[in-house]
Amino acid sequence: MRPKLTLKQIAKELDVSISTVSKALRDSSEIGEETREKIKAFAKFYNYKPNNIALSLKNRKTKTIGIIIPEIVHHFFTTVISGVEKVANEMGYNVIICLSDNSFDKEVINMEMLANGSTDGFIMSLAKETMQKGDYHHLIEAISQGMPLVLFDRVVDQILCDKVIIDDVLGAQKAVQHLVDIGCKRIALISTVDYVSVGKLRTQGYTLALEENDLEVDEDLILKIEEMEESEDKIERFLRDKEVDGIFAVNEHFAISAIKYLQEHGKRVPEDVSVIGFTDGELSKRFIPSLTTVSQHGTRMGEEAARILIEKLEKTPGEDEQYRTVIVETGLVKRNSTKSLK
Amino acid sequence: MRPKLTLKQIAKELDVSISTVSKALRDSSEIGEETREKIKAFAKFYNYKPNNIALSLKNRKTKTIGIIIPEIVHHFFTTVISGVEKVANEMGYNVIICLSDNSFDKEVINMEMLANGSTDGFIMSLAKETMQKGDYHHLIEAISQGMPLVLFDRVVDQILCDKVIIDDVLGAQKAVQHLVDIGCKRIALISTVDYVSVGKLRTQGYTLALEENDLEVDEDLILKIEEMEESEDKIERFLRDKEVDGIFAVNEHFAISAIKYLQEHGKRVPEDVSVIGFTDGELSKRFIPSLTTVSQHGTRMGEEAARILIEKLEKTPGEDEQYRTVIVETGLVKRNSTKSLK
DNA sequence: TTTCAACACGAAAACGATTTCGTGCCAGTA
DNA sequence: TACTGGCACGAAATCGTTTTCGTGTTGAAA
Repeated sequence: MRPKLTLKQIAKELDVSISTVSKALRDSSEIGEETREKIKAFAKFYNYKPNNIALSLKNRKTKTIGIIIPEIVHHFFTTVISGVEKVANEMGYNVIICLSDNSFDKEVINMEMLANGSTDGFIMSLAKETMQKGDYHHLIEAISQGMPLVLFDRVVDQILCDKVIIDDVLGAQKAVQHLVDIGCKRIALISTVDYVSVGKLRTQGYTLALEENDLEVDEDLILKIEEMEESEDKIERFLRDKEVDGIFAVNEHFAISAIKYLQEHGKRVPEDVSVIGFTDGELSKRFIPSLTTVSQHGTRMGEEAARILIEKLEKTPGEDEQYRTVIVETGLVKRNSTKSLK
Repeated sequence: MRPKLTLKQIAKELDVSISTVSKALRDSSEIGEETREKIKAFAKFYNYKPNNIALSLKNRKTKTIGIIIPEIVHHFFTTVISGVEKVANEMGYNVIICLSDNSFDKEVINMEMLANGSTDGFIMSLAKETMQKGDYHHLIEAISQGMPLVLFDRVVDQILCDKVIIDDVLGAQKAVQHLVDIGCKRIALISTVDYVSVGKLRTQGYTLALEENDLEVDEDLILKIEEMEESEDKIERFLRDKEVDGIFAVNEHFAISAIKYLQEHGKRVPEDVSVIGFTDGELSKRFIPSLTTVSQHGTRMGEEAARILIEKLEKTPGEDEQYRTVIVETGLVKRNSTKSLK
């Protein structure tokens, strides 16, 4: 086992001082050409690379950014991560990922861990539990310590920081409008509970679209689901006695559960009922019928978030504390779970 | 903006030396009770937390482990990550993730970055390009520097290190055996090219199962796919003029493409053709018909890999250089894409 | 011959923590 | 009185860098 080479060892080996080695490697004109070349040749030969930890300590920056997300086994989040990774890498940053598991405590612990010098800034999407509690002291703490924070997707108004979101209201509205356009009259909504911001906003979009088309908003046609696990049951019970010709669901899973139930009970999709989901994942693409969805462009969100964060990190601090909220446009990907426009 | 508290500041504030503060916070008996309590109270009040970077430098360990995987937008890898995360967190480790994008160069760069002090060890699955080139100098380099390495899934015999794999041969064999058991006679294989180890091994399993049942191995019934993008085309062309009653595919996507083609051409699954995939993802579960698959237990692989790595990290180095290869059992999850046993 | 700049390099501080080794003081003992 | 031994604390080294500020040598100008 050959341990890593350090400046000190090079210095001893070549019988010069540590400072000389450091300067030579950084091409300082202070060092004579001969010595400089000798040192550089030696370092190259033995593949010297400066120790990141020492550099981080010295420079007080780690060149790594921390991502904290509720879960990773979720297509949307992985696309965001790959977006972040991409621009982070291009800019010479590393990415360190922590999962909150949708637990408030884990989110706090992870954040405190990373805040103690491990990262220069954060990109986060909040845990469900955090939003429910409304306790954001850890975010405030980090910001007040001068760590830039970019929230995405699951954001919260009370926190002043940069944000990358999609226009959930508009996305939902466009989806429901499309259902109206293809002739649906009784459109159901399958959403999550309101304290998850996206649930609330997408519900707003749904309502808005109906109102704009002078359709009545019937509370009976709205289902709010709390736990992923109970979703299939709830959706079955919900659809059992309803006559609907359109369904807007706030994610792929709800949409597919609905389709399954419908098909098992003699309804055809899209002939009898048109269904639209939210978030464009593998499932939507390959399900039969393939799903019409609102696409969230996770990769773009990740790229955007990383760009904003790094920009903040590289700017001299103090000046111009402006926070931006970037809205990434949603698209409606039309596939086979909706009738085509007449 | 209030910058982070350091030992030095506490020392100045309380008019004691830095060493005293450090010792007091670590409950050293060297420090008088009164002083100790005073310091601890102060630190607690201002929420002092030691700087990770400084600790890393001092202790020469970072308490973080690096994961390098080919891609993250892939259900199997995310389950592995969440497994690693879980046990890493329990043991007080952080996880830093890098993506190689299946590129050899990116893999090398990422690895060198992380090896310069950022992590204590690696958990990796090799990039396709790396396996193709057969160039593993970066792995050897890391190992020779004393960084433990655990390979999983896409591993390679030439490298001496711990490994976590599934028994691809057996998994495939069991799958094909099941097809035989339910009465299939002409079983096709849709696989990836051989230099990806899993492609080769699963092909072996396929062959083995056929031979054991005295069925002929017909090269005409074997398709090897190089690029994900061309898979649908290739599968369609492959199936066009074939009479098969069973298909074993080495991943979900190939399986589903096959089913799609069959259904569009008047065959029923599973009545006319039974299909089995490999890797149990969201898609398999929710596709209609839901897919019978060989489940890889990614979470368990991640947990296992993390456990092995951390064990290595916490053992005093030098002694007992034994490398293990853990084989995680596969399971056959029977769903609706295969006929049931008579 | 003296003086001074330029050159080439080294010493030391700093980043934030831990730890070893002193050291000053006081009480107790011979 | 002189010595010993705790006690409570501080100084300094250390981890691996970078960077500021010397400092000794040389050659040229005065």
